[in-house]
Amino acid sequence: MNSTTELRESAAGDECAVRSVDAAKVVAAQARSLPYEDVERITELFRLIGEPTRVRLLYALVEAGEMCVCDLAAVVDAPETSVSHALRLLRMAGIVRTRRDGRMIYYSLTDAHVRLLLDVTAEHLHHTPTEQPTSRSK
Amino acid sequence: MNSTTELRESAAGDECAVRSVDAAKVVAAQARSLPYEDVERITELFRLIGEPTRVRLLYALVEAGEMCVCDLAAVVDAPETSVSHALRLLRMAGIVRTRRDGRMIYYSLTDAHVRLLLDVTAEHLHHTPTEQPTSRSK
DNA sequence: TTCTTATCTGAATAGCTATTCATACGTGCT
DNA sequence: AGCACGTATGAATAGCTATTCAGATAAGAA
Repeated sequence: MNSTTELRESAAGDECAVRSVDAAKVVAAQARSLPYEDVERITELFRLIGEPTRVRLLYALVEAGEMCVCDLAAVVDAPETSVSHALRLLRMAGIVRTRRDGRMIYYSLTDAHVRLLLDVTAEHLHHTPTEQPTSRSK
Repeated sequence: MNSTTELRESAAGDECAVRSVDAAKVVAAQARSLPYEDVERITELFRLIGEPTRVRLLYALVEAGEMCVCDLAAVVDAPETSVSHALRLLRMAGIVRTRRDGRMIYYSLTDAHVRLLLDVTAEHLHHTPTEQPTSRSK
């Protein structure tokens, strides 16, 4: 067996035989990797939550339950237009839902998962080392 | 009590007395709202996960454990430079950590929280209605 | 109907970010 | 030492996105 090349070739006859160090692991990970559609939806969800105004809005809904746009704007201290735009994105993703009552539209969380996500994250924050510099950097 | 205005004024002497419909709820939500720093960190975490390449990388690490950059690049099918950049962001946020072994640098998840986040999300995906159009739109 | 309120929508813009290319770094081999 | 390899880094660019403004829509009140 020739030294280097041996280690750097895919074991199985997969997609395009990319160079790899631990071929078995690569193949295994590829096999278990998420379908394109799932990656899209997961990414979308996290991307949507990953913005200050929207995080605040979601927290407000978690804490106080259903609220109308103007009250939400007051809570997060942002212009109502911005809040409306933000809520629209959350609504289109199915994260929040709306209920009309006269002139007002009340927003609330669609299910408990977002709350759970935020709770897990809060937990995560309490023991995170944050920033592990490269071996190289001083 | 004069009808409209009565309902639209803040009850307590809070920050800047913004107009509100349900003043009590607004005040309560404001009181329980997250400190600026927490909002920043939560936002950052979700924002970092909310990108396709990084989602794939994290899933690969969840599934196959520790891997070097070139193998990760093979798994997610992206140029190594892109992967390196992506991993740097994740590392700086404390989401992944590195271990050097010779010329290679092995990446792994820092703790189990990310895995939990992804699991909760996967659960969420399986019963999401997605898209609730405005009452107005057809 | 007209006015006002609550919210939405679309377009424009400024700021951010993922990607790429070129290059530098650090390690092992010879 | 010199070279090759794995990875990191910085700069430049193209694409995306949050925010703002101006206007539209929907509902109640007069």
